[in-house]
Amino acid sequence: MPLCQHFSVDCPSRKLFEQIADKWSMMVLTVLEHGPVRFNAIKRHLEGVTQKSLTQCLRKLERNGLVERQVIPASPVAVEYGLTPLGQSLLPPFKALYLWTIDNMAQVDAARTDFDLRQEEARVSA
Amino acid sequence: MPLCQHFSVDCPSRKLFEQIADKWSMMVLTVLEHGPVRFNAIKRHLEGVTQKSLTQCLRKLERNGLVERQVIPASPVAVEYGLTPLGQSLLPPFKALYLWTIDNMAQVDAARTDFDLRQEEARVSA
DNA sequence: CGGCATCCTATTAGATACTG
DNA sequence: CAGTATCTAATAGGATGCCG
Repeated sequence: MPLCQHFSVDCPSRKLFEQIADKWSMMVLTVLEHGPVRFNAIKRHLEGVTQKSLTQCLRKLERNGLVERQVIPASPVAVEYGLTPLGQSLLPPFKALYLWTIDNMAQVDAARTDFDLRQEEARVSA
Repeated sequence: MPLCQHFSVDCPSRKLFEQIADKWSMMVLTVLEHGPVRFNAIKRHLEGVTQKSLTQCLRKLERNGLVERQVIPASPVAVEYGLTPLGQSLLPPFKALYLWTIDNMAQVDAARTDFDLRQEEARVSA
């Protein structure tokens, strides 16, 4: 199947891409792979995320039906986030992407170094 | 292979995710699938992108070695962007993700409507 | 045509304090 | 513990004009 060649603002796959392709969503879904995890536990997995950003991210994932929020009435209250079947179904494509990053990390790093070097050369000669 | 379970800021796959998982990169790479495309042609494919954002995006892709920039000396000058072999290698995982969006669009939409409805109910009863 | 520089605004993210 | 609310800082994005 060919990919979409014109990404209008109404292109449905574009809209969906925008929902899942942000800074934290992929990582959150990955953390939940093996079962429900509590809020602060997720937070500990994602170095650098603020509680606010994580809350927003989880709300969005919940709204899109990828993640399920379950409140466990206790004192203090516990909240667990788990993948829905829909969220589970997103893991295989994510893993494909993950494997790509592993396989090609070195090449990307090399390209980066090379690019920065050429930039520096251009800057000096100017 | 299990996915990374702790995404430190130094996690290499995290760093790579951040480079490719932004608003325009996926779409740009997709547009270049069948061969080099000129700047304004890419722009026409991506409704809503400004020239500034597109330039930034292309620079990043170039720096990461996914895209190649070729200046064709003419008057006025022409610039073509094409996929490198590395960029090509990213298309299959992207397609997997694309197929997922096609397959699950309806479910996501339904989940969204449902979520918004429940939110509205909660708001009213409060 | 394909940019870059500038300015300005809008959106996002971070820090902090507070609550059930 | 798992948030919400508020304020501020940083960053991204848009508009415009100029240049090779």
